[in-house]
Amino acid sequence: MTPELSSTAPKSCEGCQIRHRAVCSRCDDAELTQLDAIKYYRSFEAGQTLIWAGDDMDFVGSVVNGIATLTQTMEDGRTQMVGLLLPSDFVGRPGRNAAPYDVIAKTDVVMCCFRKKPFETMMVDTPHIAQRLLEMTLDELDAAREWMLVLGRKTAREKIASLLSIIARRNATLKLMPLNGAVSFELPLTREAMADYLGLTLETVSRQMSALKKAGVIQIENKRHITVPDMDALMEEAGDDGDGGLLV
Amino acid sequence: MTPELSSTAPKSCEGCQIRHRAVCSRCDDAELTQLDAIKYYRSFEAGQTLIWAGDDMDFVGSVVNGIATLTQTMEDGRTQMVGLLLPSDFVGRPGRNAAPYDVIAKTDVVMCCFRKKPFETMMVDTPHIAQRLLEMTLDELDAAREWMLVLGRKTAREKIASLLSIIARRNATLKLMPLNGAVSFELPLTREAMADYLGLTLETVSRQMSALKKAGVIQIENKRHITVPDMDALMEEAGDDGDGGLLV
DNA sequence: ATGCTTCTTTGATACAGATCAAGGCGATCC
DNA sequence: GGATCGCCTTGATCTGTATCAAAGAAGCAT
Repeated sequence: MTPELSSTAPKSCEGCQIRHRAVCSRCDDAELTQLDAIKYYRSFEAGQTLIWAGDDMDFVGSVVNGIATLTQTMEDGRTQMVGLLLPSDFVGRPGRNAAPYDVIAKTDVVMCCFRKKPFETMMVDTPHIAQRLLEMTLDELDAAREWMLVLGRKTAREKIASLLSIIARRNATLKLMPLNGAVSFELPLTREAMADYLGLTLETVSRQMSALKKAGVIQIENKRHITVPDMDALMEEAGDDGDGGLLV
Repeated sequence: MTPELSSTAPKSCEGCQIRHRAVCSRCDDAELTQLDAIKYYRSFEAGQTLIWAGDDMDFVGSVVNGIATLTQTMEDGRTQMVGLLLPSDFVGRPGRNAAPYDVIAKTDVVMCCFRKKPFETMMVDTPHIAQRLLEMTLDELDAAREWMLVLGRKTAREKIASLLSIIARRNATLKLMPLNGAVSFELPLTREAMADYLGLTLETVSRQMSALKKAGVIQIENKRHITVPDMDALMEEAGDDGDGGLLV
């Protein structure tokens, strides 16, 4: 159950450069070499909690493979997902110690980590890394705030449509696919995880998925494989026609 | 209706140094002088929209006096407040152009602004400003994510209690007052604005305020003046016993 | 096969909060 | 004084989602 550590790239990591570039899109070769020197890989099993809220985090890094979530929990067990980590997403809070919420692997996860102390040292020497981090954090803030609108004001049906269109969009971006025409993807979340993200119950999620299917907005094969014949129709259902591209 | 500009500190601005320090807590005198050179004041009337979503923002700054809100709106008019700006709070997105949501003055507001271009130049020359901004942004992100839990999982009563305890806490911090014993403050928001923040209707807000009053958790004088005899009891109602201090 | 377990769907019912509606209170203006 | 306006409260009713309950479908171990 303890995470496996290795200093070699997992075979599934296609081009770890991409991870480095996620941390700093303007690094030169020397800086990338520096990053290489302090990086290592970690694997986690599905269901494992990578980091507990309040724990000290001694690394920052990015997801190479798999899905993890940021989750907040109340004493009585109610939980709310506050972030979704897909491959290439960054985790970590340079300059901070304790993690503010649980990070949980929803599938098997491989992370590319950088030890925090040397990473912070590098940040001081390399101002554009700090600027890149500020940019990323602003993006996350935008995404969180857009999600507040979803949680506070949208109906169950709109919430589902919003989540599906985010995942579809992310998926297309990762695979460099266009978003016109039919889009098809594997849902990385259970109905329960979707409910945790949307502030709903899993039954309501299931019902609304069925409703969207009956309405012809989506097709569902094998519970988890989703096809969206028309992204515009889905975004119409989500209530955010047009723009809506901020969400992570 | 157009904002009033002036280059002199409004008489209500007690010690603008504090605003500069909010932007950078480690600035030396030379840097503060630099900040002084690019700063100006702006006043807005209650109800005025300081910045429209999508507009270019040519400044960053902080609130000196009054209350403003960050608000998102859907096409059909549903709105969700995604942030609350109290005196000393920072507004702006160095490195970004368009504002992501409306900023609306809820009372008359005075802001201390810095022109964006020179501010960004200064950021490049002065790395610890970028670091300070990263810290502030991380704080905002934490607050936004904690608010997601409120919006997604808390009951109406818990939402109200959460909001009141944030405002009480912020108020006490600004006035350097202790949080034990009875706490008393002026509510800066109408019932409708509270509803927008909490994802409720104004009627529900009113009812739950009455309920908390009847339960003796709060006292209400003149609709807007709130006394909390026991902060612990209020936080108990909010569902976050203990910690819960992240929220802005 | 058979029986587990985990995930999902669907139905019946309950309830929190929304909606619709009316009236109260205080400020400001004439 | 009375009229008007913005804000707040309270009541009656409706509705979307939660809750409780049962059963289907797929995967996996035996």
